[in-house]
Amino acid sequence: MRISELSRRSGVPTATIKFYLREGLMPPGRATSATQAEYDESHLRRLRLVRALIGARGLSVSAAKEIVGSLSEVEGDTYELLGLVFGVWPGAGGGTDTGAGQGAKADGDADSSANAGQDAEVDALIAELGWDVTEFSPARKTVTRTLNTLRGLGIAYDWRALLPYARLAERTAALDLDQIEGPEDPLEKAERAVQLTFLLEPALLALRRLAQESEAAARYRGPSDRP
Amino acid sequence: MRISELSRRSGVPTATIKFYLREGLMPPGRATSATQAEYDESHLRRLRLVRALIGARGLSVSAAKEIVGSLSEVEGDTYELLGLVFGVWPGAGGGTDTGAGQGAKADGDADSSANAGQDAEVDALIAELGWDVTEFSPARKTVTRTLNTLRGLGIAYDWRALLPYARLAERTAALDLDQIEGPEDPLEKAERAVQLTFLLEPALLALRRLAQESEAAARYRGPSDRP
DNA sequence: CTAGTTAGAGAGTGGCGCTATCCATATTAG
DNA sequence: CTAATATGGATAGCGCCACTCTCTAACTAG
Repeated sequence: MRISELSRRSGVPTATIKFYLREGLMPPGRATSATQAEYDESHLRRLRLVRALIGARGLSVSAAKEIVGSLSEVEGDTYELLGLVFGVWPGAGGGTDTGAGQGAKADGDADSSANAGQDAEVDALIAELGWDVTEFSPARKTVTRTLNTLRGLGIAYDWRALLPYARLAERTAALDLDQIEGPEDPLEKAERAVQLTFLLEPALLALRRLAQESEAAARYRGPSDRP
Repeated sequence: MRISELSRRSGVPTATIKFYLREGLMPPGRATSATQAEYDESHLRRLRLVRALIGARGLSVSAAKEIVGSLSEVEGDTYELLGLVFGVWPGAGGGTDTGAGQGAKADGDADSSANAGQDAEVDALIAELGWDVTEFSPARKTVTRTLNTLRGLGIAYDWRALLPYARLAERTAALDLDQIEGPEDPLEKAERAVQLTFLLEPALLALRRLAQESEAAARYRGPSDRP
């Protein structure tokens, strides 16, 4: 199909598709001449995925590029492939503030790009859980940052408070992995993993919110509020 | 204290503090004259909270405003207060795409601002769980939208697939509520609820990612990959 | 008195996600 | 075969957002 049909079938303007092609969010079509290219169903699927990541999940274009990029680097077996997918962190490299307050003692540490053992708390948490993760996972830094942020707000919070959450995350992850058991093809598995990992996130947070509301009703609702 | 000290103690430029004041993210200081105002510790705490919501959590200024606004509307008891906090949804009103594809049958429904019974799937889910939530919770629409997005990608997905996730969300929410048991004052409870609800979100997603990685290693790692 | 600070308001800035325009070539309707 | 339309590629522009700068008039510390 040509670009106009791709546009019609996806609901995305051609100008935007061209933009995504330029940005590398989609592979170029098969060129049939200097000013003509042919697209197929895989382009349509990719386009819909990109739109879902950017629109529904709210990722930035560059984050979406990283994610779909991991899908294109497929070479190894299922484990490597999933490692690639799960290792992508949307906003990696964007540490905003560490909670700078009154104690302005900036220690100039040896800022290596890989984790060199700072994140000590996360290391302890992971060790306690017995998890098997690489030291390069960007998600480590996210946990560290959250802990620092909470403490910057004056809350006494250490990794132990996250332990029960982590146990539930473990079971959530098991559910996720169950759902990619279906396809045999590693590539399909990876695509399914991307969809479930990223697109389910808003729903999981929404479910937490609804559950909080329900739990608050159970704990704090006075008799006068009952219907 | 005056604005410069507020700036020094928080690390936020005065221009930005003025901007937040203009946008209503912080209450104005107590004016001592036409060009002078006095701020106190509560302003500092609010400022740090706003920064954490915008910086660490990545919320927009208007979303942050809604959230801290819920803290200011405090009048009722703990239940009402928590209902206010848990009822806020960061990006409410921003439904991006519903997964428009080939089947372009736009039914012009009576778009009422409150939920008028569409979200049937979420209703079923909530009923099955026995949750006690109002029909106005914006989180409902988020779940509906996620379901639609996944189906728009060609995945067969209905509310039943979310059931086990919801059960885990229930337990996560119980952990959240446990942690706001501390303070007696409803206002402090509410502030703690905001902190835990919103600032923990990135960490919870990061823990899921780490757990996925670990679970994938357990399930798919071949013998050759072992250290 | 003077130098510095402050509240308040408006304009300006840089980044981002598109969107519009242009041009040389291709395709296609008649 | 010609003319209208579509395409790929490139560049420039637009609208929004989160600040950031500038300015004025009033205050305050020394």
